[in-house]
Amino acid sequence: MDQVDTSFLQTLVGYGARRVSLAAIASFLPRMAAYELRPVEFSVLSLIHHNPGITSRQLCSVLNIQPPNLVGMLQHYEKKRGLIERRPHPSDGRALGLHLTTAGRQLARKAEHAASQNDAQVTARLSAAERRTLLRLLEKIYL
Amino acid sequence: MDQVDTSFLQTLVGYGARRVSLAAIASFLPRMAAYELRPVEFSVLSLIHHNPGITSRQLCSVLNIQPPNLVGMLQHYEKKRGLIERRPHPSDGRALGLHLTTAGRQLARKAEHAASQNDAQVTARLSAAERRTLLRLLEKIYL
DNA sequence: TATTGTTATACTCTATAACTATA
DNA sequence: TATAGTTATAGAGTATAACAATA
Repeated sequence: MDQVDTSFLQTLVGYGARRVSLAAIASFLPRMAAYELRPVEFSVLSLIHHNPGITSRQLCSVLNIQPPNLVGMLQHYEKKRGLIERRPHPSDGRALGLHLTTAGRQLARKAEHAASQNDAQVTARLSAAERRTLLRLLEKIYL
Repeated sequence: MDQVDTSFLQTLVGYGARRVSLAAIASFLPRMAAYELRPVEFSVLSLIHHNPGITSRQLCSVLNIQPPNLVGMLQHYEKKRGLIERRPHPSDGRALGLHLTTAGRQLARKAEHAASQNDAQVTARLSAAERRTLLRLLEKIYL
């Protein structure tokens, strides 16, 4: 037994998506270490970047994460790294609107560029047309 | 702010693959709870099913998991659930060949059927041709 | 000297329960 | 009463270091 038969698992989209996700994360981690951003942290920063004033509840809803797991991250970004500001929400006194500072915007831009480069590297075996098709088919499932 | 702009993240295959993977796992868990199999456990059982005599080292290599994380799982399958047997490896005295028992084979067959049904449900919005294309493009990345 | 399987352990990620302030 | 944000905590899941037996 030297060759392993994985043909059944290969018939499952869930298996393929998981393998690709793990491969993407494996190359994402060292590349984004320079920005001290892990996958979920990057997603949060990018969403605040493109949605100034977004609330933590909205972030949780969009990214399917639990509110308690966001608290420490946001506090760290605000107090230790000076990347975000939390301002009172204009219409809801309970909520806080999230905004990037100038430093946060600069980091978000660089990090998004690096993330795009990483994704291009992960999908290097695909043609441009194949990559577009893959993005579209994945969205059709999760969106 | 009621609509959240996720257009940047949607340009990343890594993001899409992660979202699809999480969606697949979310429906996998309750469905496979009847068989007491979580995703990695199912992959291990299915690989032993289709590769009788496979070693734990090979499983780790194929599934990208660490040996220590397999030990408890295999012991549980052997001693508590009677799903697998470990026999001396024919040519390597250090290794053990993994085999399914009759009960293990029956469970593997049922679990694989359920996993296929789950995957069909997760990809229900895709046509048969789209699903084949998606499987092929994912393999092109991770294989 | 390298590898298989194992033990013990630590770290990361994610989930649940309960609280406060406001709606 | 319901929701936003928070705290404390528990549980998965995964990773590292070191060991005995065999190659």
